[in-house]
Formats: sequence, C-alpha cells, structure tokens
Amino acid sequence: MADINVSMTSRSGKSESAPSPRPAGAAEGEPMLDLIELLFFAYRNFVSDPDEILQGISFGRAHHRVLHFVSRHPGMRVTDLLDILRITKQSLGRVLRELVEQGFIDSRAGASDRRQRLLHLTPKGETLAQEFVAIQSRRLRRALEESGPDSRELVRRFLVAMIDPEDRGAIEKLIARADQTSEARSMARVRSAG
Amino acid sequence: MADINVSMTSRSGKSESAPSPRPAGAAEGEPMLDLIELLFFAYRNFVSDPDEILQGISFGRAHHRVLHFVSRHPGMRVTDLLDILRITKQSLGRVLRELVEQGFIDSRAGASDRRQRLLHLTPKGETLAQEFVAIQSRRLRRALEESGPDSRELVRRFLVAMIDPEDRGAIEKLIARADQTSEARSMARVRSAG
DNA sequence: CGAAAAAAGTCAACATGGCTGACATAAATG
DNA sequence: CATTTATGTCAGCCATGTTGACTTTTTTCG
Repeated sequence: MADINVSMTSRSGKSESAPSPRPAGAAEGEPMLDLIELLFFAYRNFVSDPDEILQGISFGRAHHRVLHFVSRHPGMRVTDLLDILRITKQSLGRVLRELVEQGFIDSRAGASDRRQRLLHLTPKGETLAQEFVAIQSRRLRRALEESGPDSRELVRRFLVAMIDPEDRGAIEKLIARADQTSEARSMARVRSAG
Repeated sequence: MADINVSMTSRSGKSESAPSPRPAGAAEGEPMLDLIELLFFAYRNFVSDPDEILQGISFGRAHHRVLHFVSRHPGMRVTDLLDILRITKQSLGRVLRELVEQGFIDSRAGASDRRQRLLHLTPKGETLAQEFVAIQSRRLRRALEESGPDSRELVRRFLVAMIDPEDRGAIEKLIARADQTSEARSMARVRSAG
C-alpha cells in the first residue's frame, strides 16, 4: 500500500506532544479504532490467499467456502450448508452445481432418507480444499509465532468472544465435531495402512 | 445457527476417546482449522453490526468503508482513498457520489492543488461514522474483556502479524497518523470550549 | 512556453454473489 | 392420504467489484 499522503491542509502538523494516548469517545467507552482497521486489513489479506488460487480456476470465494465446509463435514446435507453459510438456496445452488459439474464435489442421495443429497469431496476437491487450509494456516502460524508462545489460546478465545453469544455454542460444537470426524478419518488411514 | 445436524452415515459415532488432540497435516505444519473457521464467523458478525444500520438508510458496506476512512483522515484525497481501499476509481466513484449527494461527505477542491478533491465528512456524516465505530468497538471491548487483561496488546500484535509484511509499515503509519489528527481535533475542541 | 503527467470524473459493459418470489418433484411423516 | 421436508429451478433484481476508453482541469517539468 504505497504510503498514503493524506494532505492535512488547514490542520497543519501541530505535533502537540500527545498528552493522553487516546482521547476516548466519552461515555461510550474507548473506541477501538486501531483494532477495527487492523481487522479490516488483516482479514482482507487472509482471504486474498485463497483468492489467488481461485482465480486460476475461475472460481470465487463462494466456491471456497462451500468446498471448505464440505471438506470438514463429509456427508453433510445441503440444508446444513445453508445453515452454516446463511445464504439462500439459490445462491448456494449456483456454486454447488459448478463444483459438482467440475468434479470437486459429489452429491449422493442419502441411504436412510433419499430426499437428502449428502455432499462429499472428490479426491480432486479434497486436494484443493487442503491447499486452501495450508495457505491460510501458514499465515496464521506465522502470525502466532510473532505474537508469542501462548498467543494461540488467547487468540482462539478472543475470536470466540467476537462471535454473537447465541451462536457460540453451535459454532464451537461444529468445529469440535469436524475435528472428531477428521480424526476418525486419520485413524482409518492408520488402520488400513498399518 | 440452529445446531447443524451433519449426518455421519457410514462413519458411525466411533468415539475412540481422542488420543492426540490434533492429528496434524504432516510436513506442512499444523493446520489451523479452528482459527480459520472462527475468523470467518467472527468477521461475519463483526461486519453485521454496521450492516444493520446501513440497511435502514439503504447504503452498503462500501459506503461504510468510505465513510470510515474519510472520518479518520479528514481532507484526504480521492487517490488516497483508492490506495487504502484498493478498488477502482469507478467503484469508488459510485458510492462517493451517493455519499456526497445525500450530504454525508463534502468534497472541496484543494487550496494548493486545485485538481484535488479533498474529502470531509459533514456533521451528518460524522454522526454516522461514529455510530459505526461505537458499535464495532463495543463488540471488540466485550471480546477483549472476556479474553483477559493483557489481551488488547496481544490481539493488536496478532492482527498486525496477519497482514502482509510489506504492507505493515504503511498501515501502522496510517493508523498512527489518523490517531494524531483526531487528537489534534479534540485538542482544538478543548481550546475552543475552555 | 508547451508537452507531458497527474487528479478526478464519466460512459459502457461485464462478473460475482447476494437477494426475492414462484414453483416443481420426490420422499418421508403423521 | 394430506402435509411437510429436502432439494432444485426459473426469472429477475441489487450491490459492488472489474476492464477499457476517454475527457477536463491543473500542475509540473524540460
């Protein structure tokens, strides 16, 4: 971001030696201006990592999100995905169709309930999903290393606390369940390989 | 997010008591799956706060971003804004025109360089910008409180470290400069009030 | 001075990914 | 059997990003 030159016409460089570090927005509580902006820039960079990969295969962020959550929850239903992503069936339908057509996802009728379409990644889809996780994990690992040894747990708690309280339970369960199934999968790999 | 019911058809509830907490993605380094997802959900909630306000006045996120940065850098040029937002002149042009037309921003030719349009918020614009800051700051303050006493500095460092190294300098300067000018403004208020 | 560059704006066309509303079909459920 | 659920689809709209081409005004520099 080529050093911005905000011209301070009238308000000339009056460097009055800064008495209080932050004048504060009165009764409202301290304004978190720096964090608001850092979060904006950090998140932009965070999503730009997958964006570069996506460009090469003319997919967009919507495809990334779908691929990611299907990867994490193999066999999930379309409804589950809608619930996580909070978009409409029609919006999801578009990207899901493309992902299926191009062989990243396959969608099979449920065994017990044949109305359901259970979503799984193909090997091709799994490879791509893992690329996304790898590149974003790299950025996160680097950031945590630069933030000190115990930062991971604190950052995790901070992020959870940024989520609406009424959603936290469901989201933490969602993550825990995904971790469980991926563990089950690697156990299966161990069993079949060993 | 009404508790998602990921059906685990084949892979039945084999709760094998989880030996290692995270099986890890081999040579790639530990995958940060939980943080990737938490960041997604946290950021979505974070931007949903202003979204609600924006809906009432039929503006979008693009308007919010413009308003915010003009608020923080009064007198900035259009070019500066383009550089921060990293969008095209045409995209910016649309929302900027609406913001000016509806009396949130005013745009005056520069005194020294009359090609420039220096952007300032009107009182109406400043009120709205402060609403956005207030609501997002509230969420951040709450999250930091829940994360322990020293979390603010650590979170700040983490967010900086999440930004591409080559951009960090410019962004930190940008934030510092904005803090300076807002301080200068509150000094001015003190002088004129006292 | 005059040419080139910079700052801003504009027109037209297009892509992505949200949205609403209206339906259709198959399958499960009571 | 009537209803509900899960999924999908058509058509159209909106917000916000993109490219490319071009204009006007003003500054800068050889």
